[in-house]
Parts: sequence; structure tokens; C-alpha cells
Amino acid sequence: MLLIRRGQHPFKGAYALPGGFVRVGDGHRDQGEDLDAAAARELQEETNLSPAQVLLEQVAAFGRAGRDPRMRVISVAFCALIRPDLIPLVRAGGDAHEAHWFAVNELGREQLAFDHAAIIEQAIAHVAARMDASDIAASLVPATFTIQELRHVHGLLSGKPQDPGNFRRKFERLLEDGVIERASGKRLTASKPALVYRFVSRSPTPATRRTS
Amino acid sequence: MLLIRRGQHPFKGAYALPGGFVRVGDGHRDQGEDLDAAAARELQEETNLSPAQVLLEQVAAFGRAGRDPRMRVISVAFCALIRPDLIPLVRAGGDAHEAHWFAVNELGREQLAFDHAAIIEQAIAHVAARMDASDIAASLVPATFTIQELRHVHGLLSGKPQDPGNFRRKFERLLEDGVIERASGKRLTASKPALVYRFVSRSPTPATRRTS
DNA sequence: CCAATAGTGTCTGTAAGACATTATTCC
DNA sequence: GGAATAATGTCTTACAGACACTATTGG
Repeated sequence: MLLIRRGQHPFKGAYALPGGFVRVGDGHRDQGEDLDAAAARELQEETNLSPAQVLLEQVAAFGRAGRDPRMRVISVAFCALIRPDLIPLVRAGGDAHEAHWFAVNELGREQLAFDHAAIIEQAIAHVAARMDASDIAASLVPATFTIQELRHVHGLLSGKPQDPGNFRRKFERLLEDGVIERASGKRLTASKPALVYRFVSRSPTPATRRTS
Repeated sequence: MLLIRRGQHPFKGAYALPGGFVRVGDGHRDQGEDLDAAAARELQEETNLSPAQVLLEQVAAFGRAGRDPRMRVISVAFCALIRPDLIPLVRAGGDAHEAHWFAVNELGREQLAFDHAAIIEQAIAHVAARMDASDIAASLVPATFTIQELRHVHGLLSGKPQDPGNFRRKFERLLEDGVIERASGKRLTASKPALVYRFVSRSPTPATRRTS
């Protein structure tokens, strides 16, 4: 997770999810930007990643009164899944001076600002619930990957480690369905090298999923 | 679905989802009501049903620019599942003069105001995805019900009609797990009367599901 | 050869889909 | 008795979990 250390007053020193405000325009003529577009814009501003490179999905709206002590804020949380091989391209910009990467569950609730711990929790549940959809897995694994790498991703999100043999069956089904294909080369390890694969149609951009 | 026929300007004559605005308070001191509380309040105002009687869940936020031609509105959609035996208690009140009940998919997109067709579509998908959770089914069936009645509900939401024999297996599992129990009496039909059942712990209110 | 990790095979139980059959009521 | 609908049973196939086993590399 990419979090930003807060430098000012509420929750100073704690980590917070990157975010911003929806541009709502100035009245009748200009109604501003779509909600999805605002999320995409913020993503780009904060990480320099194009929305076409990631899987950007709405999680839920969070609107408890008092969740921001300064003023009433209702936040619509989005989660962006970023493939590991794109992480080096992330250039924290704009208001993201103090950005750091964390493993999921690396931080406790007390180190997170506002209600962001609850948001993160729900975002993880959101992603885990849709793990079967291949586009989720495709967004969490490098462009080419081994069976074991994909297995670990599934294990992390499902909470329970995946059995190598059983996971292989799922994997073979993906191969037969044409979702995955062999890629050239091997992944070198401390011992026996592993075969690498790729998701087939990664070229046509994954783009943003529906929501209006 | 409970919809309201619009009497004024935008989409006059079309049907719209009941809704309202979140009370946001007046500044630092009073930040207004929680988002969930606003949904519960609107439910009560429009239907006279207590939030404890229904299953109220957030679906998603809808924030396309221009979705309301009058002004910029970002709507957070909630869906409330109302048991059929409670429907007679619904007393359309407040701004709900022209309220009518519709079957899901009874109306075409052109008869629905704003982007409410998309909202409904997503709400149905939301409910269908969680049909396995017993509380969903419990909220869509009368206090006592037959196997066939529950089967029809599953059939409607899953899109495909459920096989009587196969559904019975699921049903028996619910019985063994103590989720469902026999109720006294029988449901009279044109032919063989059917046994009736009930969900066990319906007394402790279902209440609103988490979201902050 | 040994350690280490990748990859394969097998057995078992559970559940889903399709479909045939029996049972009980009203008329 | 016959129509109608509730309830039950059976066969097949797919898949998940657990676990034992083989293969191929570096040292």
C-alpha cells in the first residue's frame, strides 16, 4: 500500500491514504468531473501512473460524521491495483512528499489517520472477494510470472496459503481457457528454475471498471 | 421496487428512486448525521419502516457529472430489502405522493429518471452476489415460507430458475445448520399443501450492516 | 551427493447439474 | 380417477482439500 505520512495537525505523524477532492465545477454550466475521473486524476497526480496501467475500482463511500475533525467530509474510496513491475515507475509527486510503501497489515490502526484503517480493511475484502476474476490477479503480478508467484498472491489475499498441487489445477484451467500462456525464458532461483507465464490479452488496456 | 413518479421538471412523469440529502450540519460544532443514519432516516420518512425491520446496505456511490441536470449531485445508493409481509405496512409519506411498487426489470431504462436504471442494475447485482448469505434470503421472504417460495427468490436473483431437487439439497443443509426450522401449519395451494419454514433467529434485529 | 525449490500424481469428500420418480391434495 | 404441485431419489461430473511423490537445478 502506498501511504503518505501526514505533516500537519489532525493525525500528525500518522499515515493516510492519498486522496483529494472532486472538482465539482461552478454551477449550471460546468458540473466538474466525473467521480471516476477524479479518482483517475488523483492517481496520476500522486503516483504519475496512467489509469490505463492499473485496475481502478470504487470500494465504497465513507461518511461517518466527525471522521475528519476539521470539517464534514464524505469520502468515496477507490482502490488501484498496481503491478509490481510498475512500482519503480511510481514517482510520488504533488502533495505526496512523505510517501512510503507498506505491506498490507504492516501498520496497526493507531498508526493510521482518520478512519483509513477501516477503509483499507474494506478495500482488502473487496479485492479478495473478486480474486476469481482474472483481471484482479493480473493486476497484482508482474507482466511475466511463475506459478508460485501467482499462488502466493492468491494466498495473501485469501488469507490462507494455497496448496501447490491444488493451485496448479486452477492454473491449468486458466491455461486451457486461454487466460494465461507460456512466456519465454525461466525465472532463476536458488535451485530449480521455474517456467514463466503471462496473461494473454494484457495489451488492450484493462481500463477502469464500470461505475457511474 | 418502490419508485416514485416525478411530478416536476427534470424527467417529469418518469419514475425515480426515493432519496434525499445527508444532513451535514453547520460547521465545526455539528457535523450532521452519519451517512448510514441518513439512509435509515430517509427509509423511515419515505416508507415508515424502521431500519431494524429491513436489511439496509450501501451499494455504491454514483457521481457522473451531469447526471442531475439541475446541479452537481453525488449520490450514495443504498438498497433496503423488505420482506413481503411487511409491504402492507409501507405507508408512502413525505414527498412520496406518487409511489408505486414494481417488479424488478418491469420498467425500461427510458421510464426511469436520471441514472437510476444503472443504480438499480448495480443494486441487483450487489444483492445477487451475496445471496448465499442467509440474511439476504431472509429479507426477501415472508416470516414463514415454503421451500418453493425460497427457491423462486433464488431463481429470480440468480437469473436462472432453480431446479427443485437440487435446491432442496441446499435447503436441507440450511435446516441441518440450524439456519432454518419447521414452522407449524401448511401453505394451501391449488393442490398439495406445502410445509412452511422460518428462519430461526429472526427476533434479534437484523440491523444495518457495517460501513463507516 | 545434498539441499532446495519446481512441478506432478492420487485419493477422498462435497457439491452442482440434469432428470426421473413418488406423494398428497383438490376437483 | 385425474390434474396439479410438493417432495424425494439417483446418476454423473466437477472441483477442493490433503498429502505423497518426482524432477531439476546450484553448491
